[in-house]
Amino acid sequence: METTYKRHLITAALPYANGPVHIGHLAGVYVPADIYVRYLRLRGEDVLFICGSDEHGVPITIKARQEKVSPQDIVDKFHVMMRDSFAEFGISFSIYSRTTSKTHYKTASEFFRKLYDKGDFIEKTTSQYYDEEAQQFLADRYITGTCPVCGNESAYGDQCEKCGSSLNATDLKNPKSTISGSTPVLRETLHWFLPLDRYEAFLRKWILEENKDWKQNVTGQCKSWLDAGLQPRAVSRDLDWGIPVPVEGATGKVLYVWFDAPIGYISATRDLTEDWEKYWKDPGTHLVHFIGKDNIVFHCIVFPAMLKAEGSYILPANVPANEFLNLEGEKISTSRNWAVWLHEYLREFPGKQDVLRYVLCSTMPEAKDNDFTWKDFQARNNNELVAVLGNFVNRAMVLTHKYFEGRVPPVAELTEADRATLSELPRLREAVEYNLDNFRFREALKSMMDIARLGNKYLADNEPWKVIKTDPARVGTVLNISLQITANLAIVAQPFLPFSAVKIAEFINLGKSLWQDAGRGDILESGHPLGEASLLFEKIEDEAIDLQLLKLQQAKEQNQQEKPATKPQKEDISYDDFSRMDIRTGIILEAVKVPKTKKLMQLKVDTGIDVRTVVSGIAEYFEPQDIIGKNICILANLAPREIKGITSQGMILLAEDASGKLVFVTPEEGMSPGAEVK
RNA sequence: GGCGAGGUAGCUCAGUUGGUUAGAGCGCAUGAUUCAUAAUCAUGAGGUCUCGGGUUCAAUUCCCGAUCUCGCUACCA
Repeated sequence: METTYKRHLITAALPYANGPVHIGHLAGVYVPADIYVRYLRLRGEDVLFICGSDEHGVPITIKARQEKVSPQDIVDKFHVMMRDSFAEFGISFSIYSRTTSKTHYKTASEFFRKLYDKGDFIEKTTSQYYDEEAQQFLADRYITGTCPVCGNESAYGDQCEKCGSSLNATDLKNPKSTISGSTPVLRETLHWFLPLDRYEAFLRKWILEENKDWKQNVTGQCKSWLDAGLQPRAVSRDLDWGIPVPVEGATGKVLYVWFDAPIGYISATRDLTEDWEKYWKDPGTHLVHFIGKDNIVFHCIVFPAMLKAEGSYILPANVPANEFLNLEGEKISTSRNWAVWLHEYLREFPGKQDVLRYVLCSTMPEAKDNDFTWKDFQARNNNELVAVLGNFVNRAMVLTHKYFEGRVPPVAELTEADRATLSELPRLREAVEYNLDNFRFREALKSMMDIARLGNKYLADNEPWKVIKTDPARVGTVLNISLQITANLAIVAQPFLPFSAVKIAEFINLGKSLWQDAGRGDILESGHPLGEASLLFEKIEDEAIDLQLLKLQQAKEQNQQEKPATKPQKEDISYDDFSRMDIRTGIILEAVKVPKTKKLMQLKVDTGIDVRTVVSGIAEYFEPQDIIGKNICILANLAPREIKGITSQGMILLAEDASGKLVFVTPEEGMSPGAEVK
C-alpha cells in the first residue's frame, strides 16, 4: 500500500431508507468496505468509515402516503432497522448518520449556497404538472396516466413499468395526480441545474488519464457516459420532503435527492469529528467510495463535478464499484420479496455473521454479476469454514491441551520443512496485503484461508499424534509452529471474519495484536498459557437450507398469485367515440426490420382502401418472413406519425397478456382486406 | 441499433505486457491417515480458454466479424 497517505476516508454508499438491507447490498458494498477498513485499522492507519441512511427523495414520500404515515416515520423506521442490523452484523462504521440530521441540512445548504453564489448553476424555467387541489407541483412519480407507448393505464410520469419506456410526465395521456386524483395542469417553475457539460473535459482527463488503475467496469461506464456527452442536471425539485433550496423566494423547492445524498458523507464526517475538514480537504487524505454499479455515475461523474465546482474538496482516489449479486439465479428484488434480508438472517442464523461475511466475500461480484445460492452457502460453510479453518484451529488446540497441558511448548530443533512452512507465513501475509490494497477481496480471502491450509498440511506431514510416542520434544516443536500459524490466523482473519478472529485470539490467549505481527513465527512465547477452545464453526444441516429455500419458494408463489392481475376497465366512452375509430381487416404484404432499432418493424399493409406503410414495435416477437401474408386488423384512421424517419399510417391491433406475450388480432375466417371491424 | 462490462475445468473464479505440459477453491475418483466437527493429507480425472476469420515463426492473450449474458441508451401510434 502506498504509505504516502496520512489518513483514510472510506465511504460506503448510503442505503436508501425505504426498505431493509439485503445480501445484495452487503456483497456489493458493505462487506468489502468493512474488510478494507478493518484492514487499515489493523495496520494502525488513521481511518474514518462513513455511512448513513439516505432519507430524502420521492419514493419515500410515496411509501409514506401508501402506509398513511409521514415520510419521517418511514425513514425513522428503516434508519433504525438498518443501523442496528449493520451493527449486529459487524459493519464497523465510524458513524452511521442520516440525511435528515441537522448537520446535514446545514452542510448541504451551505454547499448549494456556495455554488449558487459563485454562479455555478444555471437557472431554468420549465413547465411542470401542478396539482391545483393539493396546491403543489407533482414529481414525476406522483403522476400516473396512460403510457403513450404501450397503452398501460398506470404508467408513472418518469417511466412505464410495463414496457420499460422512460417517459416525460408531459408524454402521458390522461395524466392524473396520485395525491388528489385530479387532473394536473402545466405551470411554470424555476429550477437550478448543475452544468455537468462544463466539467466534461476535466472529468475525462481525471478519470481516463489520471486514474488508470480503476476497475474496468467503472472506467468503462464512465467513458460511456462521457462519450455520450454530459447534460446539465437539475439539482432542485418541487417537493415538500427534502432540504429547502437556500435561496430567497424558493419556497416549496428542495434539493434533488442525488444532490444532497453524497453530501451526506461530508455531513456524517462533520457529525463525527470537529476535524472533518482535514479528512475532506487535505490532499494527504485517501478517499475511497465503496458503491454498487448503479451508483457509478453519481460517484465518478456527478459528485466529483460538485466537489470540483465547490473547489476546496479532494476527489476520490478510487471508486471500487461492484456488480450485482443475484439470488438463486434471479435478480434480487425488494418489491417481489426476492431477497435474503439481513435482519432476518441475523435472527435465523444467530452467531453466524462470519459465515455470511465469508460466503459473500468469496462470491463477491467483483467483475461481473454473481449468484448467491443457499446450497453454495452451506457448502462453503461445511467444506471450507468448518473443515479447513475451524478444524485446523481445533486440532492445534486439542493437541496442545492433550500433550502439553495447554501451554505453548518450546521449539527444539527446526527441520528444513519447518523453516519452509514458517517462511510461507510472511508470503501469505503479503499476498493478503497486495490483494486488499488492490481491492481484490476474493483473492485476499483465499490467501487468508491458505494459512489454515498450510496448518492442516503441516500437521498431516508431521503426525504429532504418532511422534509423541517416540519424541515428545519434536512434538513440542510441531505444536509450537502450529500455534504460531493459529496466531497468524487470529490476526489475518480479523478483517474478514472479525467475530471468529476474536474467538481464535481468546483460544490462544493472544492480547492486542497488529497487522505487522502477521508473518512472524514467534508470536506466542513458549510457556504461554492457552485459553479454552470451543468450535469456531458448526455444520449447517440440510434442514436449515431447505427452510430458506422453502421461504423463497413461498415468496415466488405469492408473486405468481398476485401476477395475473387483469387490468381494470377503462373509463366509459360514448358510442360516438367508438364509431370514430376506423378499424379494418388487412393483409401484411411486406415486413422489414427497421435498421438500427430493436423493436421496430416496417410493414406494408393492404387495407382494402390502399396499400400503406405502418411501423410497429413488434420486431422482438416476430420474424418478418413469419408475418408476411398474415391477416390482421388495423386502426386505419389513426393520425400518421413519423417514426425513425418513416411515416406510419395506422396501428396494427395486437393482444398482449400480462407476461408481455403478443398475438395478432386476426379475423377468424379469411376476409378480404378493407372489411370494417365494429 | 449505439456504448460499456463479461463469456476460461461440473460450479465459482484467477491468469496470459503473445512463447515449452492454461491455474486455484469447491465438487468428483483413488489411496493414505485417525489428533480433529466422518474433519485432514496425497494423487488423479476433467478445459478445441464462446464461435469464425486475420496478423505472427507462435494467439486463449492482439485485430476484425459473429454470438450469448448483464447494464446504460435510442426507437415502441
